[in-house]
Amino acid sequence: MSATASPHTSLLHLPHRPFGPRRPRLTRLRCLASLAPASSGASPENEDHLIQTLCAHGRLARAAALLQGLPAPTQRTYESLLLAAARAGDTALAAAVHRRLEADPVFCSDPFLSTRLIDAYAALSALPAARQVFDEAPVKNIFVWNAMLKALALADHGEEALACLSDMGRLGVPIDSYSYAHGLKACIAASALHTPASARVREMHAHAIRRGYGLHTHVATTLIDCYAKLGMVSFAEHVFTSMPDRNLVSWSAMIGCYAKNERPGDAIQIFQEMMASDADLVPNSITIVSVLHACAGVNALGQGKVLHAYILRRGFDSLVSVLNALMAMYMKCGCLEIGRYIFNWIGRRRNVVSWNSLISGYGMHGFGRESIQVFEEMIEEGISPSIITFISVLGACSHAGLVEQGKKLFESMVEYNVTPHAEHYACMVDLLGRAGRLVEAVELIQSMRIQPSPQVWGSLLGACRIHGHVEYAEMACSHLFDLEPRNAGNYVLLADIYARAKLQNQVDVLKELLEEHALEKVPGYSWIEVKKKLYSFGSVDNKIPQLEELQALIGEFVTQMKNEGYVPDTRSVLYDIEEEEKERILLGHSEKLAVAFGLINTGSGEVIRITKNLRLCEDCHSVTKFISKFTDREIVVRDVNRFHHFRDGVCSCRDYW
DNA sequence: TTAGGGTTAG
Repeated sequence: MSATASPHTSLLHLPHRPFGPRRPRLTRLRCLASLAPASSGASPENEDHLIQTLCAHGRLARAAALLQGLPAPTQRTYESLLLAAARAGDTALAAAVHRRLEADPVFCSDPFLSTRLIDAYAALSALPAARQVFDEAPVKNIFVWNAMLKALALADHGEEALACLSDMGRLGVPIDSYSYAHGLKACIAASALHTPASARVREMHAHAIRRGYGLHTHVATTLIDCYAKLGMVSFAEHVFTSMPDRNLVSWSAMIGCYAKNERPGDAIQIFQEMMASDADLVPNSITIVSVLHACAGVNALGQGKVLHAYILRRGFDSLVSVLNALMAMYMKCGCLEIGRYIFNWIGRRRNVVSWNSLISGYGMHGFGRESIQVFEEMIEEGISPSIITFISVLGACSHAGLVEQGKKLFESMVEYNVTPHAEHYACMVDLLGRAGRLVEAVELIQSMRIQPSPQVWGSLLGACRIHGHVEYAEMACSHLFDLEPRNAGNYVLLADIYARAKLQNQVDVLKELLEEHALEKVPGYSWIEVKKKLYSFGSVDNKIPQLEELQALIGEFVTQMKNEGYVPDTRSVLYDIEEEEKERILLGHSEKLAVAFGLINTGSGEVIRITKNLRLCEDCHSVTKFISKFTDREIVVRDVNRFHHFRDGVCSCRDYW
């Protein structure tokens, strides 16, 4: 574990500034209350005003009682009550106002109040009631239609929302930018096998272009978000670059698009472009959270620290969401202790996300017992664990090989009213499988009441690779090839298992399958950040800086290691080639190049931090252990699953990963 | 009157 960066000390001293709407002063309420007690013959104007003030203070029972006696409530009074009911989650009050409205000759057909009623019912998750208001509304203007559309789209009733939109078209209701924005969300929510969401979004995009809304700021921003969610990054980029007016939200959506789609480097770059393009574009907390997420994604600690300073300067450290993201960034960049420090600093404001971050932080660094301890502290504090809490703590047990503790936690889930999802089973199969308890892992899969997800079978396959179990690997693949036929990784893993079992014929069959279906293995990449600049290394990349120098250095280490009895572990090289050639391929693995680059370009006391997009291979693991001892350098490698802290020839994972 | 972007896992 390491913590070379020291957090800004003013983190401790900045005052906590609560955010949120200001409430009216209570003295005004008391004043009004004394003016117009419910029992006296106060004027209706005053009572109207009093109800509104009571609503603003959340005193809904009294406001509702007053409404009963009021002969002619104003539009504003109805609105206040509906907004307050939605805010307080009081469905009964919304229904009471609804009944009163129906009997009101002045407002019973007011479209403004129909809109508010639909909004309120939607916020209260009372969709049938919202639908009823809509169906019975005598006057349906564009606001009423859009409110219904929004209610359906946000409640994930995609098909119904799209039907609503086509009704609008059929009845000649003009479709505006709001309709498009909600309609696009509905496309994502509407999942149908025969019509994929991507086709629907593209169709609605084309429709918006035809009606002149394609470049409207809000519509285009929603388009970026939709394409981001569908993984269609180039479509999002196209919309973004064609927009005539981009505001902070448009930029943030594009940053989020890259961050969500595993292109954190681009997310950071576009954030920097935004900062350079217009002084009026001032990032807000949402922008910051997205960029922190991206920094965490590429292990860009230097960039993350720049953001940390920015957060302190602008007072964003009063927001728990920002601090949670900051803490996660530090832990994902290898600085577990700073993460813990920020968690402590959040103090009593911490929420379930803060706890989950810390639990998974310990887990990914291999500190299973600490992770469980944090989980127990969380329970003691009365926080209800979520689905993610259990994924985090079970994952931690898996990384540390804590089988019995993991089983106990898994069984305890029902006590906390958390139903095991496929993800939890995947963690358990991983935990049992890694520990070599493959039979138990298979029995667990067979006992599942829900359909095993690809992750569940993938965990089993991974375990089979570690323990060389061909039969179960074939079983896992018979499901995986069905569930995700285009995932080359599964074919490669099985080929690897066959190769280790010396079943070269089977390896060749799989390679042919890969070629036949034009499936490509995800190439291995490693990153390193030196002086706040990211350098990436691919094993098939010719544009690597200082390549010859790096190769020479790695060669020297390997020669030295061979003198001490090291034999290169060429099992990860699947090609049927000479052993010598396999060794040459191993020398070019991206993580070795990145480590060598770090050795040459950083100061002698500095920790070398590498990120790898795949699992660390056995040979690189051995070589890195040796380099850490030989050069007396601490090397932290984050692979796709976890952290490896190399120091003095030993890895923190104790060769269990 | 309405709207657009974010936090924790594997």
